Amino acid sequence: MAGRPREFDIDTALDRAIEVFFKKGYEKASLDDLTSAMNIKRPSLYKAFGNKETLFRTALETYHDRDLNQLRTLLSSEANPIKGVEVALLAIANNHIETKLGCLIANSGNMVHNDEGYDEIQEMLQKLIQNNEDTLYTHFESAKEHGYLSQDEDERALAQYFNGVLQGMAVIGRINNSSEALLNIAHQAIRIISD
Amino acid sequence: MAGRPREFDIDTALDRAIEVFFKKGYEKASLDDLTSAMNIKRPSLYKAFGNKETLFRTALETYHDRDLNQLRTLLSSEANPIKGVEVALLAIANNHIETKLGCLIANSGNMVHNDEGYDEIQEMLQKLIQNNEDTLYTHFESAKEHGYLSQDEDERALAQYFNGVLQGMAVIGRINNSSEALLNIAHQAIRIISD
DNA sequence: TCAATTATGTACTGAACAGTAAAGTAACAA
DNA sequence: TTGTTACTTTACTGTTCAGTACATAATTGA
Repeated sequence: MAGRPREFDIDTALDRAIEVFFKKGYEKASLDDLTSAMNIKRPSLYKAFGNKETLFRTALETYHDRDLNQLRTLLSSEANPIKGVEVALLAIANNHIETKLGCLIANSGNMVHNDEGYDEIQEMLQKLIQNNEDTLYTHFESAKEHGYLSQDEDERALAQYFNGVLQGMAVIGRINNSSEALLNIAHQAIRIISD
Repeated sequence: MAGRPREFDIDTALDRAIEVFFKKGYEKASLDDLTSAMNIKRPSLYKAFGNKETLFRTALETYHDRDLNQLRTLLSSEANPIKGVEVALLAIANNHIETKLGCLIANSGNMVHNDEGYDEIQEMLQKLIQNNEDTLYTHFESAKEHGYLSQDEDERALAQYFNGVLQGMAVIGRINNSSEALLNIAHQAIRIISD
């Protein structure tokens, strides 16, 4: 027997929560900040999302899913997978220029090694970073198979490198948002696989 | 007229504060955490450092001074300035592998755009990142002058790129501390200026 | 020895916080 | 229409936090 239905859309509420966590970070995002942005009251939030930490984990995962899908789409947007990397880096640079918020995962890095009960968040952050790397790895593996990448290249090293570059762009995009710097990072980074 | 002398060493106390801020971040570092690590009581901290925010700014500045000095030393540790960049990146990678803490500045990126009265910290973080870039710029400028770098290279773009790579290594060093990844980032990153 | 000054230790304050209890209310099924 | 379920509202709880008042201790200068 179904009771009273939820009066708010859980996905749009989650989107608002992501925004708040993005701007303020986990600690500084108070429940008043969250509930007012989500347009719901406190007990509704607890019913729907558990508590602040599980809400944050849900937000992290949703954010990351979108981010990873965007990355995959960009990487494979060109027939030439090397050109795809360039397209992806430039698009992500421009995205940072627009939002000025960096990356929710990179922003949350200070929650790692915190011995304050953030164990699950820590594991999740590590997993999400690894997913990014693995997506890049798969891309370079395929590029090599199809002859777009020299057999001398180490696709794992390339994946780790570009993953690092992406995190670096996120930090610059947040702290010192300079379109010149972000675009230069993207342009220089791809030189190692451009001829 | 001098009163009762301070019973603790202000520099070692500041070092302990840096450690706490590094591990926990600004928000999560409580005054109890700080005072117990610094081995002083609350009023002594306020007398010596003002308040939590000014203590953090002092910690940030001290950390950054050391960091920048280390970078300059590493960059100029070889006769060949290009080799110096390689030495610096590898040393910093190994440092991340040891500490697993990332970079205090990159870790504090989520305090930017926070509209919660972090204006001075925000400005400081931007300035410190810019100092890093300028140090790299000066290095590449000198390298070009001395014929170690092609005239076609844009030393500002190179500085911004390596600055980004350094921030990326800090994020990876904190969240997903993998020596393989960190060393691969360093090795791949310098390829653009290695022959 | 005493006054002036500065540090220290204890204990407190008010505010902000995450989470919840309790009562009211709206929508569903029978 | 009735019983049931589940959402909403309000107000509260206990805790943690940054910062401070006050008394005390240690130094210097006169």
